[in-house]
Parts: sequence; structure tokens; C-alpha cells
Amino acid sequence: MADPVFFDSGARVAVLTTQPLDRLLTYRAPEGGCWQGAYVEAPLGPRKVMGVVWGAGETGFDASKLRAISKVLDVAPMRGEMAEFLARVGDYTLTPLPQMLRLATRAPGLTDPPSMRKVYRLGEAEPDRLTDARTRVLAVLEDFGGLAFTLGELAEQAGVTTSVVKGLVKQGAVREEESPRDLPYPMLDPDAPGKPLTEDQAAAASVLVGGIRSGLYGTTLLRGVTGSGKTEVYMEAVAETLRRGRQALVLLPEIALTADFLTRVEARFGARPAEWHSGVTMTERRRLWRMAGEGAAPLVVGARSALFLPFRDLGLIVVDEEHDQSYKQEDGVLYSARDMAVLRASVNAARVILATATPSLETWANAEAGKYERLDLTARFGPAVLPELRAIDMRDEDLPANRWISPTLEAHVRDRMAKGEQALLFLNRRGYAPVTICRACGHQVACDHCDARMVEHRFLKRLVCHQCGESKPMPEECPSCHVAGKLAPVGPGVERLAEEVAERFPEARVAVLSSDLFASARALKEQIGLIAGGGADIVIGTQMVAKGHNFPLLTLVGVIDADLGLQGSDLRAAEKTFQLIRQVAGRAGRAERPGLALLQTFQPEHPVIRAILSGEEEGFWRAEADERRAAGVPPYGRLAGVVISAGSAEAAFDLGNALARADAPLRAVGAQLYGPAPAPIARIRGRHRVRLLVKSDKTVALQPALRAWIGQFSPKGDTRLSVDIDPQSFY
DNA sequence: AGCACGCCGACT
DNA sequence: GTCGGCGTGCTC
Repeated sequence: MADPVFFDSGARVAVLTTQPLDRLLTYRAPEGGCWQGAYVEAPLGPRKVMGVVWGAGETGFDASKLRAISKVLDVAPMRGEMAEFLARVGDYTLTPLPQMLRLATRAPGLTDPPSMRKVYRLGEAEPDRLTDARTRVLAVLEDFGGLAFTLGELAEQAGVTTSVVKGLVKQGAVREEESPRDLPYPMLDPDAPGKPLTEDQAAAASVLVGGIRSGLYGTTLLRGVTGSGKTEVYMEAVAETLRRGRQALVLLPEIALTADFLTRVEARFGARPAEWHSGVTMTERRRLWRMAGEGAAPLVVGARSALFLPFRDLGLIVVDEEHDQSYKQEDGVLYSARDMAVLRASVNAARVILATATPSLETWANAEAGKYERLDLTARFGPAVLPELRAIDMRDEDLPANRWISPTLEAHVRDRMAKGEQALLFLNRRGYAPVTICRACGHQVACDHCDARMVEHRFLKRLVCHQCGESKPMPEECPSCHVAGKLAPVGPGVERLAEEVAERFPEARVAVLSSDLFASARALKEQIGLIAGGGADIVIGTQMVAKGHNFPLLTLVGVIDADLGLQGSDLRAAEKTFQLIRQVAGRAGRAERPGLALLQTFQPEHPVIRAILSGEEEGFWRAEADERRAAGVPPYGRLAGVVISAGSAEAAFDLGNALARADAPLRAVGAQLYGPAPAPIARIRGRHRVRLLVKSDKTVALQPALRAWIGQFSPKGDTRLSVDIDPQSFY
């Protein structure tokens, strides 16, 4: 959509609906006409559906079948940039437009008229009798100037019942008015004094501010270790965006981090920004969706889906912890929020800041190639220094069976405890034990619906499938040979590690941080607060501890199994391990005390372990980049994963084999096809899965070829096909 | 996505 | 005979 066009009533318009149709439908513009981009409600068969006026309608369509748009919704029309963004994300991810529209309208009550509520202000008339209660009500209204109150608020403030207020309304002493329920978000003050910046930080901030002032698209990698003040630096770019009257969006990888971030924004700009993630209420979602479109939400903090809010004038997108895997949406529309942020910014003439201590290889390579600007914050803020990193060679450690804390690590933990400092033991495995084996027959307990082993969670007294979430009570007897009392846990999870810690350090206060142990975000926040305040001596955590929580007393990090991520066949195994361990190690010694990170490993000579220990990050990226280039995989080649799932393995393979036989469109662009093969997890939730991989040169436009290839088939029955462009994980 | 249409198997 | 299973196709 270029410049918006107005359609007079009765004109033919093409409407994109949220219904899964493969084309636009032609309608007559409603009474009073409508703009291109208008959100509308249109009749479709016996129903009414939501849609957007996409452009002029086709003239060929039989006039007698035309129906008129039933209603134009009272929300800001979709802007041309947004339409282009949705179309391009759809093109890139092979997602049909109606599904893209649904992604962009994930707010309740859009078809309802803007909801109103009654508010109360000071009226002109004098009440006939001035009782004590009435005086208090009027005093509250006078004290707060022209401010309007809801009935409940006013009564509570004045310490009266609502009937007193209603009595005053009847007399005209208090005025009752209708006011929109969805109010603009408070203005943020970009010129409120921020934290003083170091020279290093100020220099980086001024480059970012310069970018904002240019008013042009641009992406910057802002690299800085934990504690280097990345947030303070990009907050200056947010301030400049606000000064210029544009909107800013800050994406965070995890809801648990937003509360802390909102507080920081409030401290910096004097008010709290809008918040968007799965945890916000329906009313708040509706308010934010509407206000974003009116430009009345100056700053939005949210999860990846906030990228699809209808901003009126988006000037900056910050992707914090850009390397985080959770930016990749793994179901529904498969997109990378980091990459789509760059796309949205380029469409909007906005800036992107990718902030991280350990960039993804994609981002590193883009900076290296000069596509992204790169800023490095070298120094940690204040006197703290990067933790010292050392390996513990587990081949030299004397460790009994079913014990995972080496004597060396144990001694270091004792030493820290004696100093009143905290130690973190990191193990990226939830639950008690990853495998439950029968000592009588050797059977490993597996999920009934997935091709995965059940993980014992002793805290829940259940076996849990980490694939589908299904759980069952811990069985007494082996499900295979039915011998009782022979099931035994194999390997460690954080719960089992906690057991070992309790035995070895009976005097220590232990806290376990694992996502499944908390009923609510609030309970988790409390636990984090408790640890930060010194309420624990030893913290045991899964990868969630790697994500930005600040523990000032923590000076020792022990990585229980540094080799854990390295075995997989995943092309990103090295990168992920490197990032995760660097992030976790960065938890040590944030405050004044120097930190130490100890890596328990059986292969201290492994290139990834050596790269982590040496701190030679650039060297690691370069070596990893060379390997990927040689293998022709991302970011130096294109990759697409195709997963076919069906109730039976035969049905899934039938389609997989048919696709493999019809690969001419792929060969035409020089792309290679691998498979079909059973997916690494061959069954999830009772559905059999088969996968194919398409690999091509970086220069090839892979999507059109994929479309032509897959378009030859339409999955029958319960067979489903999904295409994942730039897959991040390979299950 | 819904909802109708339509063509085969198990009943009152 | 008919009720109802869900495969296929249409919606401006």
C-alpha cells in the first residue's frame, strides 16, 4: 500500500480477512466510504468476520454476488508500513496473509465500539444541604483540580459510600460524564536526569543518539558484558526517540525480566511504560493495541509478539539479549523476532539496537560484513572485573557414583561460604533425573505419546515428559517387566543436585531456580529477590539463571557439566554452549567482589571449552564462522526445515516421499534436499513426525522455490506440513 | 475457520 | 428405508 486511498460508498474494495482463504475478497465500501487500511467487519456466508481494506477490489467479480462491508471499526486504520511489513513477513516465513493478520490483531474486543465508562468531576451547582460526607467528596474533587474519578475511586478517596456521590450528581454539584475506558499511556520525560554515564558508555550512547537523529533505518549491535551498562546506554537512544515524538519498543526474551525493567524505566523517565506479553490482562491488551495505533503509547516493553502491534510511528526497536533462543517463535507462525525487528525497522525508517554480551553468530557475521554497526562496551561498570574462568578436569577428580560436585569445586564453595559470599551451581537440566531405568530389565521409562524419555520430578512425585508436558505418578513397578522396586534414577537434574548439596553442605541455605518449581511469576520474583538480598548461600539453577538477574553477593559459579550441550548434532551446539556458559559465568562478581567461574569438564581440550576459558571471543566467532562457511550453513547459506506430522508414520512418509520425488523446483535453483527421515523426536503427542531439510546458497531466493515445491501437494486428512525458514532447533 | 453438501455403513 | 459418519468445497 502506497499513499492511503479513500473509497466512496459502493466502490469495490479488496478485503483481507482473518479467515484462512488464499485470496482477497471483493466487497462494496460501506455507507460513508472507507479508507484503505480501515479495519472492518464484513459479512461472509452466515457470519461476520474481521478484515482490513487492502486496496481496490477486482472489477471482474459478478456484481450480484457483491456484499457491502457491514461496519468500519473505530480504531486507527492499518498504516501502509504495517501492511508491507505483514506481507513481507508472510513472504519470508511462507505464512498466508490471513494468518499474519491474525497475528497482528491479537487483542480482544477490536470489533466492539471503544468501551466507555462514567467519570465524575466537579459540577457548577451548589448542593441543597452540605452534609459532612458531601463536603469530603467536593473537597477531593477540588484538591485534584479538574481530574476525573470513577465512582468507586471517588467514594473511596472521600471515605463515603457511592450513594453520596450519586446524590450530589442528582443535585448537579457533581458532573457525570462518559469517557473512553482505554486511556493514553503517561508521557515519559526523556530529559529527566539519568544515571551518570562513564566515558565509554557516553561515547556509545552518543553514536546511538546520532542514529536516531538521522531518521534513517540502521541496525547496531551493542555488545557489552554483564554489568557494562548496556541498558543505561540504549535507554539514551529511547530518550532521543521520545524527544523526537516517535515510539520505542524494547523486546525482552522473558516475562520474568520485565518487572525489573519497568522499574528501571520508571526511575529513568518518571513513569511506567506499556507492557505487552502473555501475562497482561485482556483489558490492558485492548488498551495497548488501540493506543499504540494512536501514538499514545510512547514506549512499549514486551515479548516478541509486540513486534506486531500497530505502532503509529515506531522509531526504535531494542532487542535485548538478542542471542536468546526464545526470540524464535517455535509454533504457529515460525519467525525470528530479532530478524523481523530488523525488517520492521527497515520498512519504518527506524533504528534497531541488538544488545547482548554474546551475540548470535548471525548478528556477529552481519556486523563483520558491515551490514550492522557495532559498538563494544569494554569495561564493566564500577570496580568489578570479569570473572576468572578455569576448568576442572573431571578425569582427575575422585568422584563416587551418583555424585556430581567434584572435591575441587566443593572446596571452592566452602571457601566462598566462609567469606559470606554466594555460590551458583549451574546445571541445565530440570527435574530430579533425566532417565529412569529398570534394574531388572533395562527398560527406560518413555512417554506414551512422544519419542522421549520421561524425566523424574521428585518435587512433584511424578514423571514428566519435557516434550509434551504429559506427566504420570512415579510408578512402583517397571511398566515393561512389572518387577516392583527396581526403577532407579540415572544422571543428575537440579533437584538431585540439590539433594547432594544438602548432604555435603548441611549448614548451607540452598535455593533452587528452575522454571517448573514456581507456580507464578510472582513466586519466582520473590525467590530471586530473596537470593539477591543474601537469603541463600548456594543457588542451584537451570538456564533461567543465565538471563539477566542480578545477584550482588554471588562470586562463584560452578558449571556442573560444561560438556552437556556439546554432544548434539545441532549445528548451533557450539554457539549455544559458548553463549550459555559465558552468560552464566558472567553472573559471578558483578559487585565489588571479584568472581570465579569453574567449569567441570571431561574434555578441557575441546575447542569450545578452550575458547570459553581463554576469553578469546572474537577468535571463537571467527573459528565458528569458518566452519559454517565451509559447511554452507547459516549464516553463510540458507536452510529450511520441513516437518510433516500425521497420526501414522506411513501417512507422514507418504507425503515426505512424494515431496522428495517432486523436487524439481528446488533443483531448478540449485538447492539440495535431504530426507525424508524420521524427525529427531519422531513422535510428539501421539503424532508421527518426518522431516526434510533444504539447503541452498545464500544468494538463492529460496522461498519462491519452496512455495512452488510444496504447492504441488495439499496435505490430506490429519497430515500437517510446516516449513521453518532459518530453523534454530532441529527437533 | 465454519458450514453446507454429499456419499457410504449401522440401525429403528 | 433413514440417521449420521466426516471428506470436499465455498465463502465476495
